[in-house]
Amino acid sequence: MEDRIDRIKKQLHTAGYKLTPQREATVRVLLEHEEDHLSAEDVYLLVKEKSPEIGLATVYRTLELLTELKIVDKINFGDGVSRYDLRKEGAAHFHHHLVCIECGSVAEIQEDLLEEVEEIVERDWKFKIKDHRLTFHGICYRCQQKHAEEQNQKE
Amino acid sequence: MEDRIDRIKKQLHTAGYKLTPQREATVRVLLEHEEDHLSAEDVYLLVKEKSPEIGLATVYRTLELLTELKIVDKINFGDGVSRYDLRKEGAAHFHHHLVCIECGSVAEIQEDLLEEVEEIVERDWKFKIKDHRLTFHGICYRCQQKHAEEQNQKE
DNA sequence: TTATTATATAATAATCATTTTCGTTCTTTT
DNA sequence: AAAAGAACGAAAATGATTATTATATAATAA
Repeated sequence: MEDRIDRIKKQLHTAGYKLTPQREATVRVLLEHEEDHLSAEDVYLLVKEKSPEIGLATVYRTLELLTELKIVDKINFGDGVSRYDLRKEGAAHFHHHLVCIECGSVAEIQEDLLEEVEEIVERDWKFKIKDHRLTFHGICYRCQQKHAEEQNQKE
Repeated sequence: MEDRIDRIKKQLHTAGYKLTPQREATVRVLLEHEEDHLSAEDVYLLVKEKSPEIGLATVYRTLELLTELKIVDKINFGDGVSRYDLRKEGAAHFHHHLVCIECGSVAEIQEDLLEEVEEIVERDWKFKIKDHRLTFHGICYRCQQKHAEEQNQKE
């Protein structure tokens, strides 16, 4: 945890920014919720628990800064709010998501899986790929199970 | 064009809705701009040219309805506005996009390209895929050429 | 150490896309 | 024709995000 923050501190310094207490508090919240997909408001409320004097605008500014530096990724699942994900260290590319259209759960896929597809796109469309966003919409395992149970009860 | 509208009319009827003049005008605009990625505001302004009495809320309502019926797809490129794409007839899946991070142009890829990836995801994550969103961020051919020219001039 | 400058902040107001409300109109049903 | 329902336009409301402004903090120069 601490060493992770140290490295982020260095990244900020390299880019000419400082790790202020507010920024550190924000990063800590993101680290403690790596599995979740927090909105700016979510982050704000969580940071506020530890540092009540922080302002919402500061959280927005910090998240924007971290996004610029590619420390976090900004995602949009179409529900009207942007969500922020800490990028896995060493990850060159953005990870993928599985969004369940029934329960709304969001799972992550760290594997790349797109190497071949990207080769084809770069070749056939002469497009130099820098990053990607891939989200699958469907039904998660848990919800599939629920359906199976319901079927069994009917029979 | 007309037969396309007829089929959309049928789709609406099947779902218990009517193709009102406002809805038809909106669909026509979408048909006439299939290549573009119009925002609700864009659609509104274009519909207004032909049907000046239409209201913005109606356009929003219509686009939402068409999205529900999977006649159009709602996309979000992260610029703060939702964009609406008429879904290609017979297309089971949402098409992909190439967004140029320099000039902002958006190209479409109709090919699926994800069959294999989806097989892997369904098998390994036990996730039943219903649809997908894939966007590549990078540099389009035109912008790459510009860079090459600049390089040549320096030499 | 003090003065100067730049940077970051909190609080608030402003903005912009989208949604809701509400009174009206147009259809369909009775 | 009356009643009920769907769809509409205009305007108000909402909610996420951004800009403003005055204040504080840190970095640097004197």
